[in-house]
Amino acid sequence: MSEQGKKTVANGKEQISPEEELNDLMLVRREKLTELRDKGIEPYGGRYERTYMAGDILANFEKLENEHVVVAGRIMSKRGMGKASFAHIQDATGQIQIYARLNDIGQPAYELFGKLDIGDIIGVTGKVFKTRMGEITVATEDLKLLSKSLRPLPEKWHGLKDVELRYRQRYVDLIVNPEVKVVFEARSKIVRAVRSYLDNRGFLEVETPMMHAIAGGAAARPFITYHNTLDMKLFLRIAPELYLKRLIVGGFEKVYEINRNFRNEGISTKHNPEFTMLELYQAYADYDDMMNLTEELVANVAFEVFGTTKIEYQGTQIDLSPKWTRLPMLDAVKLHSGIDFGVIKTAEEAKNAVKQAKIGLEIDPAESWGSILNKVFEEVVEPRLIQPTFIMDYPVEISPLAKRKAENPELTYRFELFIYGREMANAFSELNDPIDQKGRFLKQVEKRSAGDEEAHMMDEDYITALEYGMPPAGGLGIGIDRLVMLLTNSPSIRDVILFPLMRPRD
RNA sequence: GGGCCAUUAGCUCAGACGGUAGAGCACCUGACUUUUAAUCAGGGUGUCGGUGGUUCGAGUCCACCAUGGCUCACCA
Repeated sequence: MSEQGKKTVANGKEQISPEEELNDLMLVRREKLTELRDKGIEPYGGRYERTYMAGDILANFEKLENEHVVVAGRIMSKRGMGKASFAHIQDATGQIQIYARLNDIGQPAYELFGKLDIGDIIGVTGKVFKTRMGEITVATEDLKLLSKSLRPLPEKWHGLKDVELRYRQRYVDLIVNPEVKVVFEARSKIVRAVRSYLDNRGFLEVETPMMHAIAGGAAARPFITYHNTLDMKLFLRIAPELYLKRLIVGGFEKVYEINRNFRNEGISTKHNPEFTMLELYQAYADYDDMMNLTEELVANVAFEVFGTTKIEYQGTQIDLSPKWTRLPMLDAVKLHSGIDFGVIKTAEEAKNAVKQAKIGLEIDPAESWGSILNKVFEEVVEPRLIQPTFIMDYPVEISPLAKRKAENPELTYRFELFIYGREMANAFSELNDPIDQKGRFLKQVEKRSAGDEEAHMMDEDYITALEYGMPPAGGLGIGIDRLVMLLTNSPSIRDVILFPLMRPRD
């Protein structure tokens, strides 16, 4: 592609080595920069005191007509008409037109205005008026260049469409595609609403380590890093779960953390290697409480940020108003596949039943009853869960941190939330029996040594913590990026992450 | 990692059959004192993602590579 990012400027003078090429558009801007300096105009200004934002002037024209205002922003378009010119400048609130007339500002200022490029950042003092065509405009009285732009912006009409460039150069995307900003503003509001919901209910926000000696709390391949002076391998965390539960042991009864997790796995429209997770734990609660909390939290956030709990995602109406369907996994699988895992007791029977059901599913010979059940579920049920649905009671083999059901120890008090066929939340009544927990870890360790890189690691200190006694507790994890995707109608996780991971160029 | 698709000017995109690369915006020169996708007159600014190959001749055909998108696998 282009030679972007290769130019250097030192001591205000251009230092372009021979192999580096500036295209004509950029050369012209460098020349203008030199010209400005020669005239004694500093192209990179400092503090500039504004009196109004563009949006405020547009919203309060009646009050501000004929008033003097000071605005600042980036030039987004420019129309010269000889001895008068128009431009639009853009600040955080939007765009406003400015008007400059030779007679009003004099020869030197008008010449400067003429030299300005789209992309330059300027400050303007002037009087608010409405043009003949009815557009609210600032008639320039004084003009100051605040930052000279040396690169051309993308086209004013089509904006920047190349998705690769949009993600790599998000700053350009944000300048020229106003709808992108709206999504990230919404993301911020959503996260704020989540926090305020939890804060109002007595939850304490905490921060636990991102660098773990043992990557626990989830089944995933971790990123590995290294600490020099300790001479030790560290993992970027795949989940904060085990630390948060240590805090429950310690006597905090309601805690949460909203922060990044890192998983060394595939990248897709639903996966970024680093993603934001909400995890919360509540002592003396269980997974029923977590279901109530989840639906109330999500519905409240939607209402607070968007004023409604009925949303549209990619053309599908989704109703987030509580109560949501609660369906045991066994019932869901029976309903959609006809296979009744309630009467199937062994992996062997399960394999045969899957074969007979002809759902086109390949089952590995080594798979257990529980993982076969989960496979069938994912294949047959998951894609159909469009409206918010809690799927309850996951098999114990795939839920090593969840409490067993009293009436069926092969299942756990665990649920996952699905919306639009996607997993949005995962929660359970936490396993607080240290001996059972140790056994579960040992099973995971076996799987690990059998080559399963995603199996949990043994965490002795976590067992120790449980041995001190952890109150019964409910725990919940919600993928914030996916929640934001849903609420902002974004098709890709990259649309809700400002700087998604990309392979470096060159 | 597999499959499919894409990559042409700063941006958005055209380029049947292989014949020496185009448009709009942006930019440059000039005109224009309420324009607004301003207008009018002139100007094409390019390693056609890269490297090889086929061919008299490659943006176009072939191979490999790079980056990205979608999708499958894995996961949240």
